[in-house]
Amino acid sequence: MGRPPCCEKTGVKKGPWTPEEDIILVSYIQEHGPGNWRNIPTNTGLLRCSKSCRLRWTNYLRPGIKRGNFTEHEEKMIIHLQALLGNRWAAIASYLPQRTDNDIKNYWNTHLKKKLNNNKKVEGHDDNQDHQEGTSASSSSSQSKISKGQWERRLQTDIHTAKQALCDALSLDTTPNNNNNNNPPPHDQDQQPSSVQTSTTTYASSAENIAKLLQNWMKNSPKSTSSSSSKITQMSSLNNNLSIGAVSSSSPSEGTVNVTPGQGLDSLFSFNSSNNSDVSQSVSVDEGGNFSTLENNNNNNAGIFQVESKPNLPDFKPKNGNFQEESKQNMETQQVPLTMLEKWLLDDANAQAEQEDQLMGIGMGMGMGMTLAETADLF
DNA sequence: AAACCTGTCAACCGCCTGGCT
DNA sequence: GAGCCAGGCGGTTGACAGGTT
Repeated sequence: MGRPPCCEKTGVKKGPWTPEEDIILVSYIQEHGPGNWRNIPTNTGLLRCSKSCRLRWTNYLRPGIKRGNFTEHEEKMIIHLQALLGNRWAAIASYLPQRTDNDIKNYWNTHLKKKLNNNKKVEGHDDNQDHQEGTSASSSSSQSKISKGQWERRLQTDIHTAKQALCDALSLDTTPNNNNNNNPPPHDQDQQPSSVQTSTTTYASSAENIAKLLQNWMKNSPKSTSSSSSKITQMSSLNNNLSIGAVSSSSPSEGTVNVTPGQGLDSLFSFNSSNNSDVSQSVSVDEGGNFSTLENNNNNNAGIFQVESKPNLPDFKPKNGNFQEESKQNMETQQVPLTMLEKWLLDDANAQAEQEDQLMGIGMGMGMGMTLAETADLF
């Protein structure tokens, strides 16, 4: 009974990915671009399910992924988008540049849910919490008990409440808490130099992830290398294709590290060996594919690189160009809706009357069969 | 020091959707 | 239109790390 597995159970490896596997996957995707996941295990020799490959890529290896602590802004965005969209993590992720749906989901489940529950306890019972907490399913089940008119009105109220809260959240970012500046759009935050970002936010590009993994792998390599010399040979050949980048420390005393693409892994390791210093470095990837540190501060986050990655990493551009196109598309889909959302919110603050009309339109749209999510997509 | 508890997050599972034949 | 398939999504699990007793 049930659906057959997406791939043969036998001979499929499960569990955490090794750096070797990561490299093989990245190299293959660099060559062929993402997609055709089903072919990847057979073409690369990876003993992984195609889904596993896709997940590993989208959640971890894909360039431009931001990892580490969520900013206050992101947190509020998640809370309010969750109120708007329910547990549609992929949709929510589309509004949060460089965050994966899995990351957001995990963050919600581990941090925000708890936080909201605590707030709920403090504030006592709050009707709005039904919307904050409820998934679209739960709210729809309660909605099914009320008349359509009530449902629409309640939906409008929900949207209005969420909008208001989201507007508040966004405006928070423009308060002195944010150090700067001229009401930067939230998505611009990721484009700010690290010097204006909160020091607690740690960024990591996929290259950095891989580099870190490679470093760990090297530490443990005596075991793994001896057991898999063929893999090493394979990796060595991959080495020439894998353009994660190599490092030439142009001015170590200033903490500046420039990374030149395509020089192989050895240099990459030396790059990471600089982690041993007490200097925490922010690394950016410029449009020419060069890495460079953005900032050198004296906190003691030894071994942690704060990386600002920019979306179009030429290093990872596949020969067929799909990847760059995808990155571009990602940025478009990530930024444009966000900008529109903000614009909508800001307009909202200035034009309450128009907003009512808009909401009525939304409500009517809903009444005409649009889902809440579809309506949200209009934003 | 050891056992236990708790939090985090990468990865898996199974269902759903949309495209193709 | 039906069936198949690949990819996408959300819920859940389990390994691991760190904290507490």
